[in-house]
Amino acid sequence: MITIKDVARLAEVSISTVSRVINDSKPVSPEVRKRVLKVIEETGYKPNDVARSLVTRRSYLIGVIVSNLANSYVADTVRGIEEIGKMYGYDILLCSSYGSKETQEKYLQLLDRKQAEGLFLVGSIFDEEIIKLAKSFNKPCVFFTRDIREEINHITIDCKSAIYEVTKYLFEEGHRKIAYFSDFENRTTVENEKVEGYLKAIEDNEMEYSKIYVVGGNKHNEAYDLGKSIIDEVKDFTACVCSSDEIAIGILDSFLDNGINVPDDVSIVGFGNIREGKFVRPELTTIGEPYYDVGAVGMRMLIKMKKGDKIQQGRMELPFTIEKRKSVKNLN
Amino acid sequence: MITIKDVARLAEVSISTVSRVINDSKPVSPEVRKRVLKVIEETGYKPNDVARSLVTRRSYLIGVIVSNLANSYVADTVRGIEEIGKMYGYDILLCSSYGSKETQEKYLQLLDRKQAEGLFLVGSIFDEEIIKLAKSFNKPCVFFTRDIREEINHITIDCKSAIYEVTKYLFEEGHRKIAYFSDFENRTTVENEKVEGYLKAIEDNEMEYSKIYVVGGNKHNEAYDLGKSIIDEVKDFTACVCSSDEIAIGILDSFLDNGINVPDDVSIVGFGNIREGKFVRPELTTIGEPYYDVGAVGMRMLIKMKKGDKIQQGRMELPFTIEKRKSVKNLN
DNA sequence: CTGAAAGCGCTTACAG
DNA sequence: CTGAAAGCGCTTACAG
Repeated sequence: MITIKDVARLAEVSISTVSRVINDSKPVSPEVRKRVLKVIEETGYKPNDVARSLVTRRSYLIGVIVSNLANSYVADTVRGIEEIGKMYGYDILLCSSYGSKETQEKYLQLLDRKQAEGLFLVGSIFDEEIIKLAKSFNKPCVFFTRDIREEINHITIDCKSAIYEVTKYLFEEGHRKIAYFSDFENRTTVENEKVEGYLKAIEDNEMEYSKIYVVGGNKHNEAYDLGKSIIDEVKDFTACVCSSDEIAIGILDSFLDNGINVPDDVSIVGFGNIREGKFVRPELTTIGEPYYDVGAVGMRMLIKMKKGDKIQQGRMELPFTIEKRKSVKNLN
Repeated sequence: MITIKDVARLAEVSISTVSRVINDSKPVSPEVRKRVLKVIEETGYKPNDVARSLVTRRSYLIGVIVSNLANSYVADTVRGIEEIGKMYGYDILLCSSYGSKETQEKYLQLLDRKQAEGLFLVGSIFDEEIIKLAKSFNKPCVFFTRDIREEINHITIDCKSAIYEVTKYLFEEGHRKIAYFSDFENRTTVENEKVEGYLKAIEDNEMEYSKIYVVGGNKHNEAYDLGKSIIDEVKDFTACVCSSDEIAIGILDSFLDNGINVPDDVSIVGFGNIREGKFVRPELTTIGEPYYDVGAVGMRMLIKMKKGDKIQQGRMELPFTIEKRKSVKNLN
């Protein structure tokens, strides 16, 4: 490997001078600069960022601990984080925890030793100990989670309003009997907000029917099973608001397989705008959360924290969208 | 920050000794070890991996340049890479290029400066210059690509056999007139192999009909447009083999929207087993490539290259699967 | 504008 | 078993 020493020797200058031309940090006379540049060109010298990191105490590394990259929302969030990070010279150290607390702890320690300058935690839920540990490193730390139990910086959408609005949208489309399908397994603080949004919309619009079905989890098949088991009750309502797209699609499939037509017999809306929703028939109407932007905004937030700027602490909300597609019927 | 020096001072030993107990690299007397461990415990000292990297010349960093993490196959490959990498103490530095050659080059240089110990390039196609550059760093380098133009290490499935087998499968289900839908935009070496596989299956099974439709690209809407434009010709064949799931789903949707029933009027098979294929109706029969395993095997290959072991150079093939779902009708 | 020197936080011969 | 010293490849006061 060719080092700064070699360049200095070949260009007949001191390593200080080489450093100065590389970094443009101090004035160097044109002739000397040219000589150094020539040697760099000829030798193909490239500075060793590890050595540089050691002395500057800047790693330009950002640790990102994700639950599972296979979820498209996670991948999109990471893309947003990386995109903005790269704009500021930061690189992404990726760690997949698959939800394991032990793994998260291990990676948190690892990232600290690797001198990561900031931390992202993305997943639906994190243990309080993990949150405490993450904060204990005294580096900027941003969360993307569905369960807010501590004073943490996190980016999200206003889930309560989102469910409220989509329920109201169904009302405007003529629906008066709307059921809500809640995620039991992940009974997060955000899930509670969603339920509140649903209930508030029912109340504000003076609808007389309200019913909350509880799904065993956020998986397609669990929703499918629930859907199948309540086929007889489908006549009671004309629309379903679902806590997630996964649930919505499970319900949709179970209805379809049992002779219930969507949206003619019953309308369905989801939450999350996962990619699969565009491929189910009928295409799923859903609430869109801009995951890429969420990641990007998170990174901007982290960079501000590094600079020590005053920033909006705690929750930061981004606008959601209602993706109107084919799974809702206008009853008017 | 607390350093090895602080620990040494507090434990009243030399930093060499502290280093030895941290790394278990040389014998240390029980009493001294205990004393050092106690100080480490009390101070919460954690070694600085950057400093360690500088002297050991090991970064334990693996650079992964991907096209776009939003493609589920990319995300799955990365998961496989990371999983095995972590088993051996390696971390993943993630870089998204979105197919830009300039970006890829920039990241390749970056990864070199960061002392990455190995490189993965995942994307459907790479420019020859990028391949050359990647190989020029003299570090282990593994590709996941659909276009093989150089002597490179890469992992894939046997695409020719895969298409051959799925076409034969259609034959066995009673189909005699099978069309192939090719991806024109990405006319890669692998696409050529696929066409060969199709043609060979036609020939080996003495089918008299063969036709290759060329799609303008690998996108859903381009396939949709093509599908719509050939509605009149659908009577000519009973099954479609598609170069990718994206194409298959586009064709499927265009048929469905134009009154052609799948699989009753015509059967469709895809390639790739993307997540969306399970959500279209009818569920898509397709060829499964084990992306996670592909990534994992790639990482094992890279680790072997590091060790200097003799390894199977060049192409390495993994078994594919035929995911038999609902988009194929048995004509027998 | 330039160079010699110190130092970033570690590991590792070397000597004892 | 232990410590003093050199060195990894850089940056940055400091002096000139």
